[in-house]
Amino acid sequence: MVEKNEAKLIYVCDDDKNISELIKMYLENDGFEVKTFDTGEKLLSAVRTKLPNLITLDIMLPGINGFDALEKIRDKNDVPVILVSAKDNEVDKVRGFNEGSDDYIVKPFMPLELVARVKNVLRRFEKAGTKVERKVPEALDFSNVHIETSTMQVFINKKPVSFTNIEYKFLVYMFERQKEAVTKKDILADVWGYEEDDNRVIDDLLKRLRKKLDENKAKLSIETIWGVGYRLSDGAKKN
Amino acid sequence: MVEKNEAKLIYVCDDDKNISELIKMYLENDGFEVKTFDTGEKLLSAVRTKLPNLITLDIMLPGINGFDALEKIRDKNDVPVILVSAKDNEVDKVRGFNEGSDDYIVKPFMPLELVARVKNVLRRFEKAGTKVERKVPEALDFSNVHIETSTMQVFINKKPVSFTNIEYKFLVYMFERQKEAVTKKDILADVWGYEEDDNRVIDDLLKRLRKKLDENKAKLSIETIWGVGYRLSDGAKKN
DNA sequence: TATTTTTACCACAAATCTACCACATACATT
DNA sequence: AATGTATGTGGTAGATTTGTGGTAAAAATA
Repeated sequence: MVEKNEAKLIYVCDDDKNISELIKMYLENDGFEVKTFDTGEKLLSAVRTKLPNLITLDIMLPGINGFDALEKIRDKNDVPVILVSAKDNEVDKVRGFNEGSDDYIVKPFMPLELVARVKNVLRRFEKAGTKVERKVPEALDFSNVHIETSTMQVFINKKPVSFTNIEYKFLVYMFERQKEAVTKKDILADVWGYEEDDNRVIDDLLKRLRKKLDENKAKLSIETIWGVGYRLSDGAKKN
Repeated sequence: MVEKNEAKLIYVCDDDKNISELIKMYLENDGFEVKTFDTGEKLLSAVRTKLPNLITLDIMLPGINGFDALEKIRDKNDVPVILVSAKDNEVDKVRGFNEGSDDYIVKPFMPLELVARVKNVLRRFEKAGTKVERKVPEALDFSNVHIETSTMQVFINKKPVSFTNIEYKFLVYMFERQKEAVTKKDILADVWGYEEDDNRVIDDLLKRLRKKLDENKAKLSIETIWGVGYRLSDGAKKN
């Protein structure tokens, strides 16, 4: 079930321009649309802007390395990635697969081998029904606030409002629990990963979060349960 | 008796992406809708957002393990779970622990065997008339006072009334014992954690609690059993 | 690398809770 | 009724918890 109207988009990331151009040539010859990047940063930036159908990623890169780039990509997206490494090193292989790469190829390789692997991975993805899309297409709702977990977007009164990473994480955490009472200790453990609870980071976050919810006329409030924790509640903040 | 309108949703949790994708493929081939997760945390998050018809859960997972995840899931939901274990010797643990899981399967297994077990468990669930649903939050009732333990909220005549930590704790303690007589010593030990009983804190608490119940027209009173302790009682406080 | 954004930390203020004291009242026993 | 003990209650001080503005550190981004 290959789409014929639109060419599949592939991002190729390698600091060696000769290599990336070579790969590009071969892939384009097979009908793919290809964009090349010489650093992980540029790749990440492009991924944020538009998600490709597949990425080939060199491990040795100036600046952010391939593993870290892979992790960041996989953190938020479900897109097949083929790692490219300079050495045939078992450690790298194991690590690469654990981090979630879908295939692995060692330099020097024949361009046609890479093309074959690209096609193979794409086929596997299609067969498994894994569409290239943002993860977990579910939504969370509470009052007039709507969270699209697939795109990590929060809407208040249908209007998108931007939240920072932790703000978002905390909000999702509370939304998943709706009106439940949640202890500060649990929040620290689950949202921050802290074990000790001699910490004021939650108060700090809440300060910012409440302000933002307020400014955007969210009809909900994060109630304080004195000495315990917090709970989502209907209705705007009381004054 | 397969529903044709809507595919049954199955969550597959395994840290090995190859395995979860394999399972996914086979299950989808049988008409199920499948979502995969590589950590227990992600699974739990998804379960909170949307409850599936069945879950297959690997025991060995990074972060929270399968047993703990199972416990958390079962704590609040009625949903069939099939455990997957890597080693045969873990099966003993499964058996010992069993109560929670509806079935288990040992790796390596044939995909079709898992599919068969999935269908079997689903059939059993349907036959037993058990619906996949969230467990109703626990509530305590006495006269016109209603306590939601999940949200830590107290309602008097359907209206939320706020209680402090100890007030709440004490109220729950009494509600759990309904009209039983409870000694001061027990209260001190169970609510405060004190061993000695040369203490007037209870009287102090009761002063505040009775006032609050009174002000909010609760049709119950905390009767004093002279020289012994207290007991919940129907009807408003006598004057 | 430089710049911007995000997050954490600090210190002080405000809110809230809780225990204690003192005295009043109720109860049981004699 | 008198007495001693237990309980009720108002007031209050101290402790704890939370809110908040300012700022530094860290992280993300350009």
